[in-house]
Parts: sequence; C-alpha cells; structure tokens
Amino acid sequence: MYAPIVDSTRNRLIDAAAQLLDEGGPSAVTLREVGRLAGVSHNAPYKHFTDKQELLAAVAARELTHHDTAMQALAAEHPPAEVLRAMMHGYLDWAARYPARFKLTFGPWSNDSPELAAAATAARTALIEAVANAQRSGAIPAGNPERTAALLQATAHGAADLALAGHLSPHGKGRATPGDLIEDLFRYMRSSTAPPPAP
Amino acid sequence: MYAPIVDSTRNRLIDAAAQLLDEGGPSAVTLREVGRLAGVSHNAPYKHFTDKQELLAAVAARELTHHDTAMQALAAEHPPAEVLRAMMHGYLDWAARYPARFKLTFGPWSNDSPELAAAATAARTALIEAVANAQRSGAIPAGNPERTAALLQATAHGAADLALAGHLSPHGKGRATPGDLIEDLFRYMRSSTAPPPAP
DNA sequence: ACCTGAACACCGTTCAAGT
DNA sequence: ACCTGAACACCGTTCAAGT
Repeated sequence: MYAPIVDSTRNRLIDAAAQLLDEGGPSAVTLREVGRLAGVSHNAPYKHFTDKQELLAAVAARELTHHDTAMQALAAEHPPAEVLRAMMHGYLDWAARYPARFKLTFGPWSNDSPELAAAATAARTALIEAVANAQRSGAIPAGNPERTAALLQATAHGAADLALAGHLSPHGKGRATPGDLIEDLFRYMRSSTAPPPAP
Repeated sequence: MYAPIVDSTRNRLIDAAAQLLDEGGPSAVTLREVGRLAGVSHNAPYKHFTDKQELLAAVAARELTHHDTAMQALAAEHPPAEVLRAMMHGYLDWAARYPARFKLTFGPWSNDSPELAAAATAARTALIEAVANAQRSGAIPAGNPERTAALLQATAHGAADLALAGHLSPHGKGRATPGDLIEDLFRYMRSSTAPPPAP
C-alpha cells in the first residue's frame, strides 16, 4: 500500500545537500560534507549522480516540485478570486524563507536536467491554470493566460531576487516591498482599459 | 591633464576576473588564473582585495556603474517619452549579452560592499529620474516615481533572470520574450484608470 | 607598499579494490 | 549494484621572505 522507498541513499544525499545549502549557502555544499551528513563515504554520491551539478539539479527539481505542490494546495484554501494573489505572495514567501534554495532553483542547471525542466513546466502550467481561473472569476481581465502568467511570475521573481540582493531601495519614502509591487501590478491590471495581449 | 592611472594592477585584476567570467562562467574565476592573466603571482590579489569575494564585489560594482552610465546616455539618444522604454530594453539586453556579469551583479555581495551599494543607489536614482520624466511627458501616468521604478525594474529583472534560467516558456503560442513582458506592463500602466500608488 | 614561492587544508573527480 | 580508501590536480588562504 505504501510506495516502496526506492534508492533511499539518493534521497538522503539530496536531503543533506538541501540542509547544507540552508545552513551555509552554496559554498557549504561540498560532496564530501554531503556524504558525511548522509552517512556514506565522500564519493558515494558518484554512484547516484554523475557529478556535483547533477546533484544540485536534483535538489532544485525537488524544491521546485515542493513549491509547486504548495501553490496548488492554495486553490483549496482560498476563494477562487483570491487564489492567484495567494500564489504570488506564496512565491515571494518561498524566496524570502529559503533564499539559497530559491537561487539554486533558477541557477544554470535548467537546460541540462530533464527532471528540473519537467518540474518547471508543471509549475508554469499550474500558474497558467490559476490565471485562467482568475480571469473567469473576474479578478483580472481576460487575455492570453500564458502571457499574463509570465508577466506575473516575472514581476514576483524580479522583486524577490532584487530584495534578496539588497537592490530594492530598503528605506525612505519610496520603500516598496516585493508584496507591494505585486499589489501594484494587480491594481494596474484590474483597472486596465487596454486590449489585453492577444491569445 | 589626464587622470593618473592609480593602482593599475588592481584594475588589471578586475579586468582579468571579468574576462574569465565572460569566457567560462563563475567557476572559471579563480584567483590563481586571475593573477596569471594579470601578469602577477597567484596571490598578488591579496594586496588589493582582502579576499576573493571582495574582488568579485569590485567586478560587480564596476559592471553596475558601466550599465548605469550606458542607461544615462540613452537620455540623449531618445525623445523624452521614449527614454524610459529604451532603458528597460537596455536592461534586458545587458542581461542577455553578459549573463554571467548580470548574475554576479545581483549576487550575495551587495550588503558587504559599500562600492557596490553606492553603484546600486546611483543606478536606482537614475531610473527614478527617468520615470519622473516619463510621467511629466505623459508616457506613463503620474504616481510615486520610486515605487513605479521599482515595479519596472522588478519586471525587467525577473523576466531577464527567468529567461536566462530557461523558465520562461520558450516555445508554443504562449511564448513571451522578456521584451514582450515589459511592453505588456507599459500597456497596463498607460491604460490604467486606478489611482496610482500614493507618494 | 607590493610582490613572490612554499606550504596547508580543502575540494571535485578518478581509480582500483572490495561486498 | 553499491560502497570504500588512496591518489591526483586544483583551489583559497596564510606566511616568511624579498625589493
């Protein structure tokens, strides 16, 4: 009845890498320490991943899948017209709480790892669905949902990344949090009278 | 009549680091190779930077300053109502042409390097000025220029970063380039009837 | 003040060997 | 099939020494 725990060493290695990433940032993730933390030798990882990059890509894929699952769960917790906004703020929370994982997810591995590419596609599809639902509920105007989803994600992603880098003016009267920027975008979209991007 | 070339070894080290970054990505930037390329020993860098991070922060600061200068030059090349758009597309071009430098600029060094923080503030100030000018010219509606500048940069930044990571659906009918997303945002802003963010 | 060469601890990766 | 320990080339950083 339970799915068999296949290749649990592989999962322990991914766990260890994620833990080191959280605790000490990217430079703390060494294959030797990953092995130590997982209770295997310093090069046992090579039996499960061809190299360090592939392990990091697996961490990124798992992280993105988890995030995607969490975002989809929001659909059951919020009224239809609010789900999309909740997802956007969930994106910002993810970045703020796990900056190293967030950065890793959008690192240079994307093209090389089919696992991560699949997770990215799944997350994108879920966001597009949420956009389409928001359009049907009237929360945002109609328009090509894929393109609107891309605009929303780009703004959330950029606001989160700039905030992490400290490039989002952090004080003074112009102070804007990532959440403020997302709300501004929603406000512009809701009140727009222009023809939306063609499907 | 010429400004004296102060500390030219330091500048050669920064040049070498930037060149290695362009050619081979972050992992190609080693202090030993930087020294070799600059014609000094493998640890001469330590006489100019306390450690590798500080050298990278100097590269980032120089890069951001160059980008800022290029953006400000656009003010003379475009009609006032077009300067802001040109700057946004300039931001996207920068990221697409020099991905490694772009990523480095928004890395984890920001808080530690006063030089980089100053460059970031200068770039932000220039963008805010461009936004205020665009508002005066009627290209975009009035509103708190700092907050509008942050929204624009967040969208450009996020679109550029997602594109580099391959997370911006790259084919199909929903295909949207970073430039498309910026144009969509401008369209929403121009046609907005909502009260803009309060000053 | 700036640079050098040797040295140290560490890392990714490979390899021969074990079960 | 999975894991181990030794080994190799490389890296960041430190240090004693030179000009």
